[in-house]
Amino acid sequence: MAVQAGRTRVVPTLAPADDEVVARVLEGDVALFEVLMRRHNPRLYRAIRSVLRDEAEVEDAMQQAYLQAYAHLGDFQGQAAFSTWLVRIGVNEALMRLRGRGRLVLAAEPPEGGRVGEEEHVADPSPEDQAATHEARALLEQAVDRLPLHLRTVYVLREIEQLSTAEVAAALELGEEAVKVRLHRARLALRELIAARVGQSAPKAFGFLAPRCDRVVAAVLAAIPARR
DNA sequence: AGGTGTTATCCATGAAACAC
DNA sequence: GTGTTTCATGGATAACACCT
Repeated sequence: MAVQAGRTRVVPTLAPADDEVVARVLEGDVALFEVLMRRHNPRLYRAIRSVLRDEAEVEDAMQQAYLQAYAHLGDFQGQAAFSTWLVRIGVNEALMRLRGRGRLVLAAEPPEGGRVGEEEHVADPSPEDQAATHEARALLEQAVDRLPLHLRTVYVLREIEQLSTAEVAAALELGEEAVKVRLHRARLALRELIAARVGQSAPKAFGFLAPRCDRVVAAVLAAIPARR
């Protein structure tokens, strides 16, 4: 993934594959872990955000997930994609936080303000399109927030994050059939709320922005030396 | 009874093989 | 090279079974 230019350090386009980066980190090139974090920040954010709806807690969970991933990097077998492995850690971390606070049965209300993400500047062709896109995204995000946890997680990973059925199944430790059914039921539920505009706005929902990216990366990098 | 997962079936799509 | 047929794969959906 390319990174928002300007405010975020740019990871080279022809960056090494995840497996290679992991190997080099394990060989002692700890700084390269930043490459992995910046590469997978948006996906991890969306995965955790699908479970936790408090933005501050999402960042905490992301940092904890990265630290766990770093600590157990040697356990990564390379059988699944690194991103799948990371998402599984993140989702488990998020679910653990929910269980730890007795909040596994979620309330239906959206988070404060009902708006996800932060101010974002996407160059749309026209003000009309921009307004329509913004409205559709807000509608979608609010609707997704109202889905039950198990449906929301599958929907975010599959539809928004564009993971394959197999990857979602692996990340959530489910059967592929269960993923398909949950996705189908999530769509049915969403259809009642938002109808036609969902499809066009899904890929842009829950944008992971540069300031948050920098914040998470900095916190994790600061914590890693302290653990050695 | 309602929620959830499993199974079976159908459909769409893409790749490979083949004939022309 | 092009068009077609066949096959494999993945996704969507309905029906059913199981569990609480």
